Amino acid sequence: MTEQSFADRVSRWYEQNARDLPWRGPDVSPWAILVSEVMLQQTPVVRVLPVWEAWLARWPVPAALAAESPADAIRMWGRLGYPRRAVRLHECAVALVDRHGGEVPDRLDQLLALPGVGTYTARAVAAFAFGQRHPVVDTNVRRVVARAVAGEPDAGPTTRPADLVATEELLPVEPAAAALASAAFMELGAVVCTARSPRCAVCPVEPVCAWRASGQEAPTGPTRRPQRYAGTDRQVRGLLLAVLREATGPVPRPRLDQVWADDVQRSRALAGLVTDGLVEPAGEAAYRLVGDAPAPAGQPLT
DNA sequence: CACACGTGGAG
DNA sequence: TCTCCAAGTGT
Repeated sequence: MTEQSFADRVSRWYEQNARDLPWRGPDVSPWAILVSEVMLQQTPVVRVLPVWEAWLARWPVPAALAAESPADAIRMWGRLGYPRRAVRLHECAVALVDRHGGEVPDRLDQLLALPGVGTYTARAVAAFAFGQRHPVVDTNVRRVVARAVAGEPDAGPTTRPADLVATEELLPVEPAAAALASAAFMELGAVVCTARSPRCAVCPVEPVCAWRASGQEAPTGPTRRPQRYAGTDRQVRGLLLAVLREATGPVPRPRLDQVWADDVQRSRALAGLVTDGLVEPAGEAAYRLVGDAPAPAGQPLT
């Protein structure tokens, strides 16, 4: 079993079984693909779908988003989670206008320099939008390679340079075929070689899987630290932002104070939102989403 | 390198 | 209920 035929097996399976996701269409712009990649960071496909559609309908090109305020981006982001991504995507649109004539660049180094675009996203855009040959390594790919190639139950907690090398060695030489293989690896990890209950019975590489061959030792519990949520600053930030998102402008401090009893923690969370560019002071005792409209003249804040 | 950073659905 | 986790990035 050569590396090449591994990619071939997965690619052929992908061509027959890939989900019909809108950002995979033939006429999807690099900008639309970039938006999808950012939204999909740590976020399930089903939740991204409607937001992606609405986002691209309103901002079909980077310049359209760049011309509006971060507040609009934060609202459009809805409840996707990690709303800093919305701010970064807005910053990214501004950068695209400023530095790249409003276009998404096709060079990896230029993509990496964009706000919110890291190792994964830069390579995903270079491969899926421009057909270049780069290893595209996300959590799905790392799991597939760890199991099928290395014979381990799971991948390590973070992406390391070695992961990129190992994945690159699996890619076909021809760029378009490599990009297809990358999409196929990700899809396999997403729907077949899943974290908890892998569906080995329908896996196209089951016959050559090193993990299966070695007895398929069970995954050794959670690789990551338990990610607590209740009672954290994260939860408080979420509550504060929900109020600001649904308001139409500045929100008086007293209304924000209602979302969480602990003064110290609430203040810390609000300060964090300001630091992160999501929220800004509006007047003496009010806050609003960054760039949001001021309070209507003569209208008391309530 | 560890940690912060949202949200909601499945098992 | 409660845990796990879903196409990561920035500090």
